[in-house]
Amino acid sequence: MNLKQLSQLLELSQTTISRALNGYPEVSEQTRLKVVEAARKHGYNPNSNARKLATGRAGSIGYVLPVGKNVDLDPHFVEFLSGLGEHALSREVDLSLTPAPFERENEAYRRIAASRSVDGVYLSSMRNDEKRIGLVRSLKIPFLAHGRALAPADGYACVDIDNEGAFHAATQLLLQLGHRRLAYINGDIDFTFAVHRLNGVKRALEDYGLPPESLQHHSAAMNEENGYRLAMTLFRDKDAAERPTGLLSASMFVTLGIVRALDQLGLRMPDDVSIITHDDVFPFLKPESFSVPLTTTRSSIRAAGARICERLVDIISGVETEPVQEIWPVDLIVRGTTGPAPTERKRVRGRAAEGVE
Amino acid sequence: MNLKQLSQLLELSQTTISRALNGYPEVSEQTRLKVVEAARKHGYNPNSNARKLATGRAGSIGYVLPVGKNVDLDPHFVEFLSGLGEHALSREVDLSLTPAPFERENEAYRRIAASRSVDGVYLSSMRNDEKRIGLVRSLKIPFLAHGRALAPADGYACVDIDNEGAFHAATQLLLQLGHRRLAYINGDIDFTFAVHRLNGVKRALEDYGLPPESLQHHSAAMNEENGYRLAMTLFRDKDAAERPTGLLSASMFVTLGIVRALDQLGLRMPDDVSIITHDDVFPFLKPESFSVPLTTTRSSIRAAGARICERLVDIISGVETEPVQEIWPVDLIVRGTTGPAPTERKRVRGRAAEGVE
DNA sequence: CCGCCTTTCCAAACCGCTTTGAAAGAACTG
DNA sequence: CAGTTCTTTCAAAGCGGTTTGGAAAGGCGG
Repeated sequence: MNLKQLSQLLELSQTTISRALNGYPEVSEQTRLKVVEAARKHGYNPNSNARKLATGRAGSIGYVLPVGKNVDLDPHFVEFLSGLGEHALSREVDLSLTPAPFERENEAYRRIAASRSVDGVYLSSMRNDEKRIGLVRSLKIPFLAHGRALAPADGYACVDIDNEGAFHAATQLLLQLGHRRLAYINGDIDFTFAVHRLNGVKRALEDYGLPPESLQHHSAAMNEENGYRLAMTLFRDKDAAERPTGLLSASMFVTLGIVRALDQLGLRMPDDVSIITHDDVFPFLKPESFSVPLTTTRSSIRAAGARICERLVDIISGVETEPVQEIWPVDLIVRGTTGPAPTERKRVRGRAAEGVE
Repeated sequence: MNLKQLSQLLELSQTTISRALNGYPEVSEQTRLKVVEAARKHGYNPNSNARKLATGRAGSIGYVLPVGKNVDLDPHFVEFLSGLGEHALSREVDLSLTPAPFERENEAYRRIAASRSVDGVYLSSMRNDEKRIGLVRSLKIPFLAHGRALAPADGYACVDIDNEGAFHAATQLLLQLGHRRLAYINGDIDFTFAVHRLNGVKRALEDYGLPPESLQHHSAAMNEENGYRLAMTLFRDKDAAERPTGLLSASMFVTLGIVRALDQLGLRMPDDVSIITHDDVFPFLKPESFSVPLTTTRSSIRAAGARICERLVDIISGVETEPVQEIWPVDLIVRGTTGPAPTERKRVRGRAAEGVE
């Protein structure tokens, strides 16, 4: 059933039907009712491709999905997607995923732009050497970034969390609790969020007048394995006087590994080590779901997804004109994995005190 | 740059250009080269909406994404998607996600069908009261199911793993190791995979002539919390003679919770409890990433995603005509969490032997 | 040189919708 | 009652491709 058939059936022009269904005012309430009723009854739905062609609007937002043998979509993405989808629903837009290997990303964006298959795109997992912003801008695709590039915000729209602030606060807490030897198991430092977080940690150390050596920093993909491996290198065969007492973790998956390592080494939280983890709020793995409930910096990645969809739709429809940089504050939630640093006495017993202080 | 402009530029008709670019034979190799070159140079890409309208093909496969306040996309989905995307790339198809609340799913499929926005859909998370198969079939949308409905396969195409066989083998292993009191923390029993798995477990018990009471069965969404909670009800305040010694787990997330509970209760794997977990192969959480490496039934959900994309494309293009039901075998991989059942002596010490045997 | 067959290209129809510009009729104005 | 304005409807022109049914040009045998 298409428009033409329906129009013949009702003995009305296609114009009138189209207008009646799309809520234009130039049609009497009486005919509108008749049309709507008939459309429902005969199961008429406009062909989306024809409509897209005619209006120039695609009614969907796009994302270039990085794929490849060694690119893993991580669980963060699905949470994000979940939020995005939730909002997309209310605005009646679809999501279009264009798979592309990382090295041919540009090509994918070009194709998207040229083929006009989506109205706008969102960019995520911003990298330090981010080139996508310039690209999509030159392609004139409306876009919204999840996260920020490193360079000072030169007027593109984004939603990000205050990664620096979050890790500054977390580090500050550890320092206030007396910890002086810290470690941070960070995510892949190629991504800006990891850089921002590291900056926050460093700034807190500076605030306290501590030298850079008081921090051991490791950067790797955020998963259990790396958490375990790096925690092992940090704590194994180290005595109490030299190993870190305060530990920051970039993700709960990393912390799963950290906890396993600490268990194995017989180290306890928070007596031997205090830990603060960033929590993106997964429904399937919660900070309370650990042997000791995790102290976390918390920010729902799902909420970010919903918000990004909302704003992207606004940007596309022209409601949002000025590119705003929206930075969300992050909560610091103290649970069980943080406590006062082990006392000096304990430490001295292990080896002559040589810690920085 | 559109077709018309390009045709004027080259002083050729739109027909010729279109044919040259789409590889039709009725155009000389010489002109084809000229056209292709010019198209590349001027960055011409056919407008995808116009092409879709003209050909009737959408060039994308669809999925109705369940969303809503209490519907969580789980990490299984993203792994699946990752595999799908990987293959979609090689076939140059996009993925279109249509968000819809569970209770209005039907409407979403109808809209997809009427608007012809995708060439086919895949269905996943098959439920016991599955009505989508009938629906999409009546809507004449080509489809492929990930998983099976309960009813005997009445000729629809699907890819599934041998859930029953997997859990039959797992249960059998536990029984061979001498375990006689078993428990299974299953996924939501509304889904067919959970039913199939339970069937496998029961069949193994029957093979051994054990009564149904030898199995404690719990069903809940597969996450850490439920794993912890249900393990607690299974093991807390139970003495060695009554608690289960063999445990089956539906997912590694559940097992995270189980392990936490066991740790807390001072029970050890495999000395006090043997565990077999189903592993969907997540890159971010591996069976080796547990204090004791998990014995698992393994099947890559990502590989299933790739295969489903492959077959769905074939179905759409008419290469695959007969609906085949493709059932993958599942590996049983023995690692550290399985061992002989605790000896009778130990158990008797706790309480008068009343176990079924 | 002519008719016939290929090869190569084209004009025009078509996909199914939106939107413009105009027209018919009703309602109002003076 | 003629003139003006509003309301309601329509025919036709897009949107940007693909595809059909020829037609012109070139090659060939007779």
